[in-house]
Amino acid sequence: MKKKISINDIARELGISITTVSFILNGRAQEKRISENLVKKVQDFINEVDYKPNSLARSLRTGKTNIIGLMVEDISDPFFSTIARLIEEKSYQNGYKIIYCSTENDTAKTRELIKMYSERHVDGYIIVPPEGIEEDIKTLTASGKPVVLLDRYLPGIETDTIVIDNLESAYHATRHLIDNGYKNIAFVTIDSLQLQMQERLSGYEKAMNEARLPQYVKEIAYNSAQSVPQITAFLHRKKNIDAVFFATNYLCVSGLKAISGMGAKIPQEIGVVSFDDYELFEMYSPAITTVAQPAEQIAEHAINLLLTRLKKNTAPKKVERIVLSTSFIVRNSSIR
Amino acid sequence: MKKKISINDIARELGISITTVSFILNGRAQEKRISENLVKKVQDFINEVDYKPNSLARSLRTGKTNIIGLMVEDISDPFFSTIARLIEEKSYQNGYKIIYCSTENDTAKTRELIKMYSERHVDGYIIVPPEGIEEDIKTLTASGKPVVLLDRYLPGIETDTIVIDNLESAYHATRHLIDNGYKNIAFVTIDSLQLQMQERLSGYEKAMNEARLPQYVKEIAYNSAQSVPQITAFLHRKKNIDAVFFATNYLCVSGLKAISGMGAKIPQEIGVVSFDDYELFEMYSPAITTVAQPAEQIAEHAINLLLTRLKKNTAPKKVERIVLSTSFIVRNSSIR
DNA sequence: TTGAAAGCGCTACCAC
DNA sequence: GTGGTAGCGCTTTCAA
Repeated sequence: MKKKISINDIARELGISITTVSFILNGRAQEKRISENLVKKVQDFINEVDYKPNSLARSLRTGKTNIIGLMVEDISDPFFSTIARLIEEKSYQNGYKIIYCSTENDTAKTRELIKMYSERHVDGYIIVPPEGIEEDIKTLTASGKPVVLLDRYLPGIETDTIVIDNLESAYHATRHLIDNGYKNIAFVTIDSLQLQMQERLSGYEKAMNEARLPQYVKEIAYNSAQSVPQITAFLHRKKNIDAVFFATNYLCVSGLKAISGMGAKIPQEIGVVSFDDYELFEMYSPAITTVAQPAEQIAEHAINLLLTRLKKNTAPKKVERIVLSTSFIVRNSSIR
Repeated sequence: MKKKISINDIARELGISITTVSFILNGRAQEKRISENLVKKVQDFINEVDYKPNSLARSLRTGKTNIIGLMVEDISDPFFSTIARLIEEKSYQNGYKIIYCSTENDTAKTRELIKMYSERHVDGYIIVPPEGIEEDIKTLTASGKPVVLLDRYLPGIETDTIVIDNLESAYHATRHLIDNGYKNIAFVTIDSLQLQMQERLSGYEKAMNEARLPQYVKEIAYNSAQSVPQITAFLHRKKNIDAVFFATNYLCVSGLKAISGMGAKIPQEIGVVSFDDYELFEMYSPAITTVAQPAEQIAEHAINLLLTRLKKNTAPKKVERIVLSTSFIVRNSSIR
């Protein structure tokens, strides 16, 4: 149980004041015109004893923790974990640490987590917001902490947001199925009022309307253990469906289980396209056509936006809303 | 930018001393025989203004943060993310928060992360240790912080450890292939001195020796972008191989890509078994036989052990070494 | 029963 | 150029 060394010990040991040590520690030696000699002596000593300033004390004093709180829907989802990884890397380079967690799209849990982050005094937030969290986000921004929202646009919230072009992407994917000769195309989504899901639906509807094709929309409860049987039942009921467009990757995974359980052949008997790419989709037989989100760009924009706000704590001038495009990856599940 | 309320404000507002408030806050009202009246008054006020003690100040004073640092190999790996989820849940119930990160099996990165956690004053650690981290772990335990090691046994380190029975599990999996008529069974592993990998190899060797079958061991560099071509080349070179046992799930994923690229049929031309279960393996065609680790049990033991150490900071009496069994999930990839 | 005050380690203002 | 010191918000000892 070795005792931690403090700035006091250093000052005493070297026979100087803690003020001087503090200045040197914070790179203000030049500014304060401390002699090179002294600076070197202090630095050497610090290296020698491997002194690390106590971050708690520093944060208590400065009111800054250099920690960014990142909240995604599910950290084990490859899409979100990629984003987390990229954000983390960039943050480190700028002297910020990341602490992250999964909201599981649960409003109450998210509220808890925001409270916890706020108690831990994180300097800024990057959040993939679940439904119904608007007020909490407002409280946060009102308290002066910068917040960047990802993946979902929250109407009425004045804060930086990064989303993808959901309507256009869904329209494109649906068109692709239509162009490949599918006529009875279903859209399987979650029972959510989230705007991005609404937009994906609109994209589907737009394409189907334009082609004057019948629409089949099935909503599955989020996080339902019953999603496989629900999708199976749906496909059984609507026997004429010849293609399915899944609004999220986990819905598609359930859908593939359902389709496989029914013994239907992809893509001959049923075409499949999914939102969000995934290693599984690449390796599945047949490989699944997907709408891939630009994870790198999303992460890049998110952290840049937040760091900008963090640096200059000026008034948050103009709120940014960035809309990114997706890429459409055609594989075998949608071509016949 | 609303101002944070402090214990001072409360004391002043209520015309009492901060000591009293502090006692009530920490549930020591009874012990200190503070009148019920006063307690109620303070509590009501606290609720009313939604006061939260400043955790930084508290930690600075007490030297405890109520944070546990969790370091796994890769948080986006389903095995590790399951464990993380379970540990997190249990910690919360006991008043501890988790911060987690991925080591990517990189010793230098892990060292950095340990340093960072230590600077953040986490109270305890749960670590999946990469190779070469022994000294850092020793420093950690020497500093009096409890450490629980997962997944890998580190020789010479006196701290609680939770592992699975790698040798027995690998032996069992290899036997299964032999029993199903495979004769030229390869073992594909990573070029690591990690004990658990050595044990998996030993299990394979033991089974092959017993059956007097030839051994084919291929080591792939960890994190190699070249793993698919390497496995392809290996299988091309040893044309008589009729089954492969992969030592980790990501090696198996690369292996499946290689096998599929070669146009070999599983399980007729080549049998496949993998360590670590994975949704992809369940959905692959054919479904892949796997050795599944008991994630729940691992998480349960880890957090229990750590919490025990954390509660009673008595001398760490006897070090615990827990060895858990795996379950073997037979699917179509290994039966012909 | 309650309160005063020291001190956790650090930063930053002000003085010399 | 360098040092003294107040104070961030809290816990805890000791005194009343």
